[in-house]
Amino acid sequence: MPERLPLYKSLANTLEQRIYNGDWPVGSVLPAEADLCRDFQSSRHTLRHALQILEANGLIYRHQGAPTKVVSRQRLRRFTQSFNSPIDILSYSRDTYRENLVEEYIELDHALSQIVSAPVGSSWYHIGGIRKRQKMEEIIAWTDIYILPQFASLTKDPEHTQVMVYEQIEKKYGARIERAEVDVYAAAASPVISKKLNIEPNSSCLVIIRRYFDDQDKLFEVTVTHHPENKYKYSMEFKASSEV
Amino acid sequence: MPERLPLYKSLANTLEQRIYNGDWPVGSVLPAEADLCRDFQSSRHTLRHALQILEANGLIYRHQGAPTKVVSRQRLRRFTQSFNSPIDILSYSRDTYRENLVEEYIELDHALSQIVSAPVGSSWYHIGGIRKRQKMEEIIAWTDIYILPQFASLTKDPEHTQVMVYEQIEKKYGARIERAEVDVYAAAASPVISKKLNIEPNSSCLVIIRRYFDDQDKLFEVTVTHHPENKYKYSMEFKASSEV
DNA sequence: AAAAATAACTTGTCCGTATAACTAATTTGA
DNA sequence: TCAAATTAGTTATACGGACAAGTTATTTTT
Repeated sequence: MPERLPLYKSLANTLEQRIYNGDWPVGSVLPAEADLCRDFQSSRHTLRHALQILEANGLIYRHQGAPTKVVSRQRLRRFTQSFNSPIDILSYSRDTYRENLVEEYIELDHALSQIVSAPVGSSWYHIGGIRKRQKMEEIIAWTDIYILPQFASLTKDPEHTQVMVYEQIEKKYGARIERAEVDVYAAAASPVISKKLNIEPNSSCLVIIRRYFDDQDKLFEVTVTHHPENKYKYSMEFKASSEV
Repeated sequence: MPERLPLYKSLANTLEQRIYNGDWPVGSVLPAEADLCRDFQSSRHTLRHALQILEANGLIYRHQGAPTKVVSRQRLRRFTQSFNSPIDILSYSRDTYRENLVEEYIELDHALSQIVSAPVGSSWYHIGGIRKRQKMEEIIAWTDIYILPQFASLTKDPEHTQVMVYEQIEKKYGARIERAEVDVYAAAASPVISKKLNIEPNSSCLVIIRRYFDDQDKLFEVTVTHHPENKYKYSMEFKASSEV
């Protein structure tokens, strides 16, 4: 197919190529839009459409009043993974549920402080429980949830175990998750964990730690899950992001 | 600050609100641009700028010739993780290097077929080796790399072990990674693996499988890494993506 | 010499118009 | 009745102009 390219795309390609060639090195500025229009015999409108594409691809930086700067020689290929909600970060299927076994106020000792990533001695409300597959007795994980003490009351909600804790905090207290950290590693099951998961001591576990931060970047929930080997697999998919 | 909003942004907000209110339910189509221009007393140009924002936020779908469809009632809060290259997906620090110990043509048996996610009997070139931290003798991982047989020659390149395999394939053969799958799970070290990693048999391993697909969605490289426990932690950070 | 005001320049917003390209429904023809 | 051609409707592309708003260099003032 011939497939004639629209002028604005053609312009964008040309500009990208010339930036790549070094006609306008990184750090320098592009000619004014008026000049480019003259050079390329296009309307300002069309040219700006092309510039918008370059900007979206991270090649240039535009700011009202100042000349357009070249900030990158080539388009970065970004691999992105998107989730609509943090539940997908752990991607439990919906047919699982949680069963609380422990609820207590605690102060972090040294070991827990490392895991939770909060100061030794700070106060948290701890919920411990197992996650099972619906209708089966198969244990998928032991879960430790640490939340700020002021959120402790949400465990009184009868539907509490059906819904992810972060969702309840969002709904009841309005704390929005702005950022999340996820650590994944393998570890041998401690005696305590192996008993709870009903597995051999020292057998392998997949440990996943999630830390949730609000819009003030304040840590307000940490969950630690221990998965017995072969019971759980953490899968992700990444795509090279499409151009604009 | 008063901060008068530009008309196109104001329009975008209004349209978003009305979609949220259900004035135009999901699945229905928006009035034609000409009609909206009349209703909102704006130029077509400005209106289209607003529609472009809605489209970028995933609220509407636009296609030449057809009316604009409403595809979502509200802007999704997306949690995104971005990488500039697949190397970051595994986030090895740059001070590590690979040491090849095995190179061979193989045909997948049943077990490998499951791992590689390719048909039993299909031909691959297998590179096995260990990854160490530079200057130290600490073993970080055992790596099995499976590539299509036609890429086998790249191991002859002297710099081969310094550069990630996918980069070499990209450079020499032009196959671009368009998509990647990542599986993470814990498993006990098999006798073979434990010997290679110099660890106790049946101790815990973090297993990470990466599958790379090109733009025709054809699988062309699979890497399987076994990390001894406590030697490696897979960390990620997710942010609620900012609006456009 | 330093600060303030001005001017020149650049990008952002907004309007108008015209034509092309595409879609979907309608009409026409076999 | 079905398929092809036509037509109406819609979005995409592209031109033009005008003014606003922000930045930067220059000039003026103190």
